[in-house]
Amino acid sequence: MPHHGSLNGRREQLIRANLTAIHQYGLADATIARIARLAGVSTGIISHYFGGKSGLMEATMRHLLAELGRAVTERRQGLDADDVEGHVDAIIDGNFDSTQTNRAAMRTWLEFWASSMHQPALQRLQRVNERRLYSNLCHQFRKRLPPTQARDAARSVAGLIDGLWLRGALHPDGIDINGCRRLARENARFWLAQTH
Amino acid sequence: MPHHGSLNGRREQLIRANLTAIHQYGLADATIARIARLAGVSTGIISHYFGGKSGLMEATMRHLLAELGRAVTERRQGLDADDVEGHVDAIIDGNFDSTQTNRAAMRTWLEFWASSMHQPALQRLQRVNERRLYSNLCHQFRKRLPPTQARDAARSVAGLIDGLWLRGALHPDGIDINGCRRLARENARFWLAQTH
DNA sequence: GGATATTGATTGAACGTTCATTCAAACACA
DNA sequence: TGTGTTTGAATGAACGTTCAATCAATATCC
Repeated sequence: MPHHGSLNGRREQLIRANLTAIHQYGLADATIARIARLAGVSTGIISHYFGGKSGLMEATMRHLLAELGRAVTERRQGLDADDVEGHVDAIIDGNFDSTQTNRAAMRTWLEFWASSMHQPALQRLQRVNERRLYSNLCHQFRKRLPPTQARDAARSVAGLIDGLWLRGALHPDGIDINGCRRLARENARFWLAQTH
Repeated sequence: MPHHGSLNGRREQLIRANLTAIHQYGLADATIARIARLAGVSTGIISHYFGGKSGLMEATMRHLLAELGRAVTERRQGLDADDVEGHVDAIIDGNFDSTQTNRAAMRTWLEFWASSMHQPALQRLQRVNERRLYSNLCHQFRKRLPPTQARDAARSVAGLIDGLWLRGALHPDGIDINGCRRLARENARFWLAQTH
């Protein structure tokens, strides 16, 4: 039974402060001193709740991943199993959900991608996400296309989602969410219109 | 070694050592000491030639950009001005040139993208690159499509190039260069087949 | 029910490490 | 000898972690 700050409350507060710190200073300059100051607590508390800075980083990535999963799942609920266009659109829209396209989240994703190339813990998480997007799409396309084309379609739409997202993240004026969604949807429609 | 550390030779040697260091250790752990050791020189030499670590980083990004520009330009030489498919394919192929798809370059690009969000010098360089890819493509598509569709086509193909590249960079087994090129080309063909 | 013990959250200064930079000295060549 | 190159130890700043001390909220006991 926690006393004042409930355990999950503190953890979420620190994760949010971490996202803000990465957004404001970049991962390299997101020191625990700055993160703690943004959360209005002292430095020691981070090690207390996450066992160290890297624990907080992993928890932050898990947090973003969970929000992405939720954003997609919510949009797919209630859709008919035959409604391939509906499911594909839901997957596309979920990937451009506001939880994934705000500046702090985009900046953090970019930093985590780079870090994941040498941090096994982050690499595993990133890989789960990459495969989930691909196989979700592939599963839908297979309902309408032969396996080879379905694979190509899934690779293409997944790549387009990530690429449009990336270019939006790097663009100084920010990301054009509706434009991205429209182009990704158009690409999916192209593949689904293929006759086999 | 004697004087024969020609100024440009030394600089290129240090840039190459920097790429290797970022590949092996990641940007955060690519310290001056490690870079210098990989180049077989002492730490002070980096400040002597680049004025500091950030100077070396900027020079390294310029180096990658120059190689990308060369890879595209070479492939476009000798093509007819009417050959839209040829130019688009050259742009696509150049972006997946071996200078851009080796592990060290991919890792370094990722790190630089993340860093560029808070380093004005890197941000300018990154932006030049982003716009160049887009406007090169747009210029070609305009020869065949009305302006609105040409813009969409360019955004789509540019996004697909970057997205496929990104997913390849993050994939543990490495990037499938020919697969990426094929999918990007297919997407370009789709847009060019549109009737207006 | 009031006093006391227990628990777990929280603090922040101290510690040891690591890093980029600097610069006087050494060096190589013309 | 003079000039530009190279060295590497010294410097000081900054970082993450640790931990004894403090505090607030419950639990236990008489």
